[in-house]
Amino acid sequence: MTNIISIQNIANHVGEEVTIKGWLYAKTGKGKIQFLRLRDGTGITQVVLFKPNLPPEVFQAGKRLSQESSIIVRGLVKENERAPGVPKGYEIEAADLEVVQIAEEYPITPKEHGIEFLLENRHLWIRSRKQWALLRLRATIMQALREWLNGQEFVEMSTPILTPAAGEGTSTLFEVEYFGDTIYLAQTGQLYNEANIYSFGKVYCFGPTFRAEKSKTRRHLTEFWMLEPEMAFCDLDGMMEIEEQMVSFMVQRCLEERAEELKVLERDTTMLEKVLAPFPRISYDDAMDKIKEIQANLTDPAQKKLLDITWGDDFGSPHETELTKLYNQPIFVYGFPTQCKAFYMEPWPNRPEVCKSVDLLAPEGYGEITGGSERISDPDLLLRRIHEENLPEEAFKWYLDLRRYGSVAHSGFGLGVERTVAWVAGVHHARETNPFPRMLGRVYP
RNA sequence: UCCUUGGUAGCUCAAUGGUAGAGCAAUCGGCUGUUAACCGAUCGGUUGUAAGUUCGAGUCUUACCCAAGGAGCCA
Repeated sequence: MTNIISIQNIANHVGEEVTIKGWLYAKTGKGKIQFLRLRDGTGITQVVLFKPNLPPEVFQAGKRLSQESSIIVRGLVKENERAPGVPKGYEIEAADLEVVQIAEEYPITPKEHGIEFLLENRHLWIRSRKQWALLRLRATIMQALREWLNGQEFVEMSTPILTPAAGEGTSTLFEVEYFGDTIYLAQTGQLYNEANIYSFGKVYCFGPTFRAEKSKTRRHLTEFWMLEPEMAFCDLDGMMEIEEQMVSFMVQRCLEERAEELKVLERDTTMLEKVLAPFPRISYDDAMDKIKEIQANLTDPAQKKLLDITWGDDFGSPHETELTKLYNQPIFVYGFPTQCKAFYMEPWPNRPEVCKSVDLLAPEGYGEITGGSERISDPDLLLRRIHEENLPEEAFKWYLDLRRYGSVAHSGFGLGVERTVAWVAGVHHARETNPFPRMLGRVYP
C-alpha cells in the first residue's frame, strides 16, 4: 500500500508513487490514452491512463467509468504544465485503478444548466468545481472570524434558537408551536449576548437565524448564519475598530489560504488586497448628500427614481450599491435616524432623532454585511423606548434588569455570513454561499 | 404581497395555427496529450395541468400549478 495523499498537497509528492481516493469529475479519452479528472474533496487532479503501460483490464476499467464513479488510483505524481486541476500543473501516471462503484447516469453534466435545475439538485451541485470552491471559502471565512475573536479574548456563547419574544420587528418571525404556546425562531442572539457580556466581558454567538421575510432577492435567505459579537465598556467608535480589524484579518486570511479557490471562482483579488483597516467612516447625513449628488447626475429617469430617498428612510439596495461604488474599501455608515432603527439603540448626544448605529457596506456593490449599534445602558431611557414602540414590557423584564446591576456602555453588531461570502467570493447570489439554502418557496433538498 | 419573464427529450434551447427538431448527456465504434476534445452511428417526447376556439393547437383564449428576476423589508 502506497501513501494515501490529499490532492491539495500533491506538489509535495512529485516523483513519489501515491494513492488517491475520490470521484471521477470528468473524462476524455483518445484511443490508447485516457485522461481522468479526479476529485478527492481537497482538490482536482488529472490521472493519465496510458494503455501500453497498464494491464489491459485496468485500462478497460478506465473506459467503463461514468461521471462521479468512485475510484482508488495508485500512480506516480508528475509535474506537467498541460495538466488541468486544482492545483493545476500536476498529474498522476496511473499504475493501478480500483473501481469502488460505477455511478448511475449523473444529471449534472459539464455543460450549462438552469438555476431551477441546479437548485433542485443542490445535493449534487455542491460537488461542482465552483460550488466546492465557494463552500471551502465559506468555511475559511467562518474559521478566520472565530480565530480573530478568540485571539482578542472573546468568549463564544450559544444563544437560544427557540425564543419567547422578538428581537426586532414582529412581522418577520417564524412561529413554532411549543407545548401549546406560540414561540419563535430566533432572529438574533443579541439580547442574550447583552446578558452574557456582564459575565464574560466580550462575547459572540455564531449560528443560524431566521427571518420569515417574503423577499425574493439575491441577498435574502430565510435561514442565514450570523456572527454577533457584543462588547462591554465599548462605544460606537470602539466597535468600528473591532469590525474593521476583524474583517481585514478575515479577508487577508482568505487570500493566503484560499488562493486556489478564488482562482476557480475567477475572483479579481486586487480589490480584496485593499481591504485593510481602517475603513472610511461616513455619517448618514453625509451619505445622504452623496446619494443626492449621484442622483442629480443621472440621466435615466428610472434609475433616478430608484435613488429617491428622504431623511429618515433607511437605505435600500440601490442606495448602498451606489454609495459603495465611490470607494474601493468597505465603508462604515453611522448615525442613522432613530425612526428606522431598533428600540435599543443609544441616542446620539444632543441629537435624539439620530442613534449610535453603524452599518458596514462591502465594496463593488455588495452592500450591507454588518449592522450594529451602541446599546442603551440607562434603564429609564430603555423603558421609555419600549413604551414608545408599544412593545410588551413584561417580555423585556429580564432585559431591563441588565441595566440595573452594573450597567455600562456596550455595543455589538451582527455579520451576515452569506452576504460576506458572496462579497469575498465575488458571486452574485447569496443562495450559492450556503450549502443548502432556505428561501421563500424552496426548502428542498 | 405586488410587478416582469418563463415552463417542449435527462440538460440547454429551436419550431408562420399545418409531419415536434438541434446541441450536449447516455450507448456502441475510431483516435498517443485531452482541457466543456474530436469523428461516425444508435437511443431519447402525455410540449406544466385542465378546459375551450379551430378541419387542425407546442403555438390562440381562460383558469390553475410551478419557477426565475426585481421591489418593499432586512444581515
